[in-house]
Amino acid sequence: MDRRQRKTREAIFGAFTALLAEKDFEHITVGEIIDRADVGRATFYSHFETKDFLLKELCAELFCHISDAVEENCDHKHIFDCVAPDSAFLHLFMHLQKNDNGILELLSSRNNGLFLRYFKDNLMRFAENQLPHFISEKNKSLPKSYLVNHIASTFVETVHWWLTGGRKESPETMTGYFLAVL
Amino acid sequence: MDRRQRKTREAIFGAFTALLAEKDFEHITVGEIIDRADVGRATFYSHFETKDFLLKELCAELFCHISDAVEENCDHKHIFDCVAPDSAFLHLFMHLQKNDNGILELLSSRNNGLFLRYFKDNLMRFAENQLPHFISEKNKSLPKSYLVNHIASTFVETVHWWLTGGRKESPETMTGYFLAVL
DNA sequence: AATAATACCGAACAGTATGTTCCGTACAGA
DNA sequence: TCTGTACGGAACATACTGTTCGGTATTATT
Repeated sequence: MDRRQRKTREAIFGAFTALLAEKDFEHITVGEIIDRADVGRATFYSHFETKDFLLKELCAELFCHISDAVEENCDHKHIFDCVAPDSAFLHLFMHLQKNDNGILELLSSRNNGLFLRYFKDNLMRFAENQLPHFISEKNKSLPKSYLVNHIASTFVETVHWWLTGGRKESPETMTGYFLAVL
Repeated sequence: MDRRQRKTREAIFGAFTALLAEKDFEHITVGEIIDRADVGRATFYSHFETKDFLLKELCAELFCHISDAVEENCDHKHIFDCVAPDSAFLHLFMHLQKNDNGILELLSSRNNGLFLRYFKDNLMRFAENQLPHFISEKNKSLPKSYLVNHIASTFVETVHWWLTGGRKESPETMTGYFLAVL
């Protein structure tokens, strides 16, 4: 990729991220983004079709980065395929704790609805692989898709509660909470 | 309240509701609303400060209406204060099933993110009253606010799953699912 | 080093949405 | 009947979007 392209792309992502920490996504204008990124208007639109696509790509990068990092921590195993749930989700919490890329600012900002939604979408396939670990006598007759949805959304809601509460608990504690209610 | 005010208010709500069933909230313009409601532009803005406030007031009316109806069904008892959880949540599902005010169209449209959020906010205080019914050996040491949040969001996610799946299950079945995972 | 390709800027552009203001009309409640 | 006020219609300034253009600087290619 052309170095110029990479630079402007990063400048736009940076400006956009900073703005997201300040105000609602809906109230951010392209004008503000290009001002802060110091980039021409036409340049912006040559990179991103609309503001929504910019958000989508940002989310994709962030969550993709999380997945990669979690898998690395786990000796290149496909963590969500084979590892026990406490370990898998603990690593997710730990990576969030590290707060790379300022992902926590985004998840806890006023825009958290948007991000948590993307977060959940990305978690669904993980939850699917984790499903066998959560089957019990009580829920084994329930539809699989309902259980998968429940696992993913419970994790997202747990993260959300953690963030809005100021992230006082350790990743270990949060993993404990999460597993206790499932 | 002046009959004229009431009429235009209802006309706007009606037009807005119909539009919400067709497209995203963000892509609905004030122009479209007042066209369909057959109302002057200035009139709209004398009723609602912005489009966001219109949404807020619509949600408030709908959820207020649900709460009232559920309480009536229950012989004017404060259902969420005193009734067993299966009964309380069953009544909620049944009222949703009846689909008054087209609330289901709103909850299942592309706008569901917004509405489910309001829905959850309204459920939080109910979940608080229901909390004692959900305390178990396993979760009794967890923070109360975490459990309340978990109950409310699990219910919302259950409704969401129900809606996106086409509402094929009966309210009794859904209540069963909901209680099984808690 | 010379060349071709292309990413960029900046400015301008039409199109559309917002929220406000005005005055004349029609309806409500007393 | 009378007074207040909600309404309609239209115009308005302002702001944001997404596109277009010609000129410049940087990149990759040879």
